[in-house]
Amino acid sequence: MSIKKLAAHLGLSKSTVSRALNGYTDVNEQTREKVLKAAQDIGYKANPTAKRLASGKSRNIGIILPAHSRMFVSSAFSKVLAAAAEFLAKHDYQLIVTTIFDWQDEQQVYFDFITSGLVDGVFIVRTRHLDPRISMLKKHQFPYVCFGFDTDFKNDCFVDVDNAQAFYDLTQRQIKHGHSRIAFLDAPNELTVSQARKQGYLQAMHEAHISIDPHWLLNGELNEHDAMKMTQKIMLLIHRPTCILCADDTMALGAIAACETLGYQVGIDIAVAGYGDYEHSRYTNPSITTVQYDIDAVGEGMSKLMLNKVEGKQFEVKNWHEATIVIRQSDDYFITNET
Amino acid sequence: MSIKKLAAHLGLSKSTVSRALNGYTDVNEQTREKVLKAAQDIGYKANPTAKRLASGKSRNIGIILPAHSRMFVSSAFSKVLAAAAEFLAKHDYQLIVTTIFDWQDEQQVYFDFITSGLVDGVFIVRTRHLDPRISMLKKHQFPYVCFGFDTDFKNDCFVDVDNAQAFYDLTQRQIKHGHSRIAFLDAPNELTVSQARKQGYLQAMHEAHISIDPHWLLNGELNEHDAMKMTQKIMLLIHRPTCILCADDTMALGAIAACETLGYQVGIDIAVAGYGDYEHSRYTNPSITTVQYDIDAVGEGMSKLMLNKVEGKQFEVKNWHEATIVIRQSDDYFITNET
DNA sequence: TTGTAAGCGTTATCAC
DNA sequence: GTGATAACGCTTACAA
Repeated sequence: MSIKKLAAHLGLSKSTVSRALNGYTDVNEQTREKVLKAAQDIGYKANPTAKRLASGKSRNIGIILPAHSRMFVSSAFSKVLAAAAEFLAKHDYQLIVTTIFDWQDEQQVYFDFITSGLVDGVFIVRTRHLDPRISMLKKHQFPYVCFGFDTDFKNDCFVDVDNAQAFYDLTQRQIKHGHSRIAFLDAPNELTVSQARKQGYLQAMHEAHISIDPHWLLNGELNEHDAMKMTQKIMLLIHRPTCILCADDTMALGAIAACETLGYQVGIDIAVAGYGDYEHSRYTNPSITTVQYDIDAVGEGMSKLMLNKVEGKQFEVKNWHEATIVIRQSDDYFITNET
Repeated sequence: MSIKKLAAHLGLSKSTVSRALNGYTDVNEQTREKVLKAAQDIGYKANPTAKRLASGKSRNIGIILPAHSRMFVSSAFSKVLAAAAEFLAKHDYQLIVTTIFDWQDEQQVYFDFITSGLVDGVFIVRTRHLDPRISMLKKHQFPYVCFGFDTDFKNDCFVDVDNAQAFYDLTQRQIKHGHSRIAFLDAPNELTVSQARKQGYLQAMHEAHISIDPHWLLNGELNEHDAMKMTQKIMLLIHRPTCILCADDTMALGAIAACETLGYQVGIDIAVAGYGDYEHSRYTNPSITTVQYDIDAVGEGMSKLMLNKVEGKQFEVKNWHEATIVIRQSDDYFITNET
């Protein structure tokens, strides 16, 4: 009864009040001022649910995170999300995070989400090759923006870090420092980032004419535990690596722990590097050589693309963000050894 | 037009269809089955926005997280949240996470949130003493549940870990191992958890008749950087501590890094302990002695209390959760030294 | 057991 | 410029 009450209070009709409040031009300026003032005084606030039902717009952007994956807790990713949310907030949009569990059907959850009217668009993370979520979104013509490129993407729907380049650089760095037995603990194969990272690694190895022992190329979840298991495996090989590249810094932490358990001194007996420049990486012992990128720019980019879609804005956005290596102690020895 | 369409399709009225769909008893079972089947076939899905407007209920529970604090990324806390969300999901409620930024007015953001109709209740975290958010929630009689106790709380509105006990135990442990110069890096004073933790620490010290150097009691944000700064400060004192207790494991990580930078060997020259059993704590070198609690139980407890409030459920919930010490290497020496 | 009709608080399309 | 009035898609008395 709220706008009605306000209208009654002012001796105006609901429609006039609505128009005044929503900045339409066909309203007498004095009327508008009166309405605005009264709304202020009376503490009137439009009911978003009603607005949503009437207008079909929610001014919410959603994201669905797997509750039990580390995505929900990865500090780097949370920062991306915070940056995205901040940009949205400045344009009077809200980011809504919701969760999905292992026991739920992904397609169903996404479908329910986009048909709920709760959000005007969704962010997709952990992009997979030929991602079924994206097929569905496309089919229903629902606005989406991905963090993570796939081969058939247009520039208006994704931002990504140049993972291939990052791991090309990282691998090349290790090769330069004398390594040839370089292992790579990659993320799950289904993720597009995994493909990109592996490709960068392979290319650098190939260009240096170093053959790769397939035992050194493993996939696992982005967490310490999986990395530990994988590291134990490869470090017990007779022909074991002298360097381990990890798909992110949590894996690096696990790899380092595994190496130390086995009696290796990381940074001296073996080099380890990660990706993402997670918060812990500069504080651990040894601190972790990693790859960083402009987190805020990525987050903002996602939101800009989203607003381009849902509001017809024309923000320019950079799809690809370069990554740069941050040198720390976990592969320190090989630097010092150099010259 | 959807329920209308479905009704027309079935030759029934909207109300009957609605009742059938929503499990009311005054519906012929055969009719209900027909409706359910038709809904399935036709792919009918009720529009949540319309439902919300009509019923005044959203089946959403909200939480507002400070986007730039570590709360958003603390792995332990995210797990609590995931557990809470999972329990809610099983009762057909959704958890909605949204963000607040430094430049926003907290009262306003909370007010907008609870009056938006988006959520039926809110979770409050980082509870502060005499928290203004809670005053407002109370005033508007909006359902809330806190993670973190304050002195005037009733049992129906909070769950908490027994922080006082945890830090009493932790401090006592260090005293038993011969420490008397025990520093405590606490979280910001305004948080109720900080008070509780400090109280436990003080009590243990007091009971052991150990006087406390006020320089050893510092407050800072729950992150590595603040902890590092504080640690540097206290370790440069002439009368410096032999043990540092930290309000959480990120602080412990920072404290350890600072000690090592200053040339101390953590676990041998100095003991460090944290709180929360964060993911990294078992993988760092040295691994971190910490305090753990039943994360899932806490999360579930929050959701149970919430459903008691918004749905009139009668779940029994345990308000206080005990914490237990997890012994690792960061204060290892003093254990071995014992017997 | 089912149908009718009045909301829920807005926006939007008309006339005026 | 302003005001009726009909949507939006559903719930819920109340009547039948």
